[in-house]
Amino acid sequence: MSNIEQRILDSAKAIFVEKGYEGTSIRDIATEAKVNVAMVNYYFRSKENLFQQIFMDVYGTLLNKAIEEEFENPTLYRKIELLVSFILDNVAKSPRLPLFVLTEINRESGNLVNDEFLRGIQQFFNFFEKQIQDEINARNIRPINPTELFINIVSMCIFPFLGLPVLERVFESRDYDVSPFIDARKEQIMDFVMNSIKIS
Amino acid sequence: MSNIEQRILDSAKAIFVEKGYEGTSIRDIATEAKVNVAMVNYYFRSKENLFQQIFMDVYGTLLNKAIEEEFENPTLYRKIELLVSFILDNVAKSPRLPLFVLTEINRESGNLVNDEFLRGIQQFFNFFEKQIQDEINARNIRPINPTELFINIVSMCIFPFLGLPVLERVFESRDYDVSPFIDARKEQIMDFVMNSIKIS
DNA sequence: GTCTATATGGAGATAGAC
DNA sequence: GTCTATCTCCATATAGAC
Repeated sequence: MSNIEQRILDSAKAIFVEKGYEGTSIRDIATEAKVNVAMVNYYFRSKENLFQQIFMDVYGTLLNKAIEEEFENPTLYRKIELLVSFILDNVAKSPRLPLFVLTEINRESGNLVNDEFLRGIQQFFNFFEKQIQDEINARNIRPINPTELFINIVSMCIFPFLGLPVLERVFESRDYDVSPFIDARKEQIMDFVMNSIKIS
Repeated sequence: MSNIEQRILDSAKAIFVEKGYEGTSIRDIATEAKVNVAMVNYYFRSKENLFQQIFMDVYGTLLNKAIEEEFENPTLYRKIELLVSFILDNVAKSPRLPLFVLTEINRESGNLVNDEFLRGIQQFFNFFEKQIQDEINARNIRPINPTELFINIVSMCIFPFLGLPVLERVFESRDYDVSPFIDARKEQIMDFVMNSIKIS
């Protein structure tokens, strides 16, 4: 891949993620990549096409990372901890990604959510579900719908980052600092979840 | 307020919430309101100004509803249930609102998150925090950081709606239907939360 | 492959008649 | 207040020279 092509991809990714599809112009992308506007269309035919490539790349990368994780670990605690860490680590690295993905998934052109992406999540969830069901059968945790548990965990990991601008300003006048909140978030979620699912 | 002015406001609100600021044109708004483009600028001076009015209205309304709620109720369970119901009911009524608000709050023009809005949330949270602290002191629930609890509850209520297009397609091939999920969500969250905070 | 120049369309906004 | 017509700008995209 040529130097220019790569520079365009890098710039496009940064700006699309930052401003969304509508908020981004190929002029901004070209300027940021230090190339000329015609180059963007030469390599990628159209803005829409360029965006598709970026989007597939963004969640294709996430998905591959998720599948490569090793979840065949001994304890239930460790399994859940791996899930929580995986999400939190990736979101902390690119806090704007969740909002970007959610926004683009909600743009009507439904073909964006491609089958490969969905199969990845399904595969991931099927494995998680089996682990949870085993723990319930072994009476290590209370009976709980694995789907709900999965959704609860994902919600608590991702949502605080979406609302960060609000959280920062709501709690800034209090004894509350945001960066330690993020650092401590993993422990807090583990604590909350394990307390909820244990047999009492 | 004139008929035309009101029609513009209604159309603008629907389209802005649906497509976001960048994705909306005043031509679309005018067409939807069955008025001509010049009328939009005559009544609202600019697209930006119209948007500001819509945005303030949207969350001003939410805020007023929240403050009017009666949270001085007897049991802890009922207090939390009121919070959960309030969020879920409002989100179910306008599922696109959370993504809209989050997107616009993250658009750099930070002045959108106005002080009135923040004070409202703070006031709401301060009250919630005090209730939780009292319950902890009375040893009715285990010690837990009220801020974390608040964030956890809000996350579990709102996030599933943001990810609904993904959830629908991830679970459609399974024994899982989305509308009962939403209906049952309140119970599930209550269950999850109460199990987590009770003294074991 | 890379550039300049330009075609084409759509956006926000306004002038000016009625 | 309401309309038509139009200004100006900026977007995507491409033609064509080198």
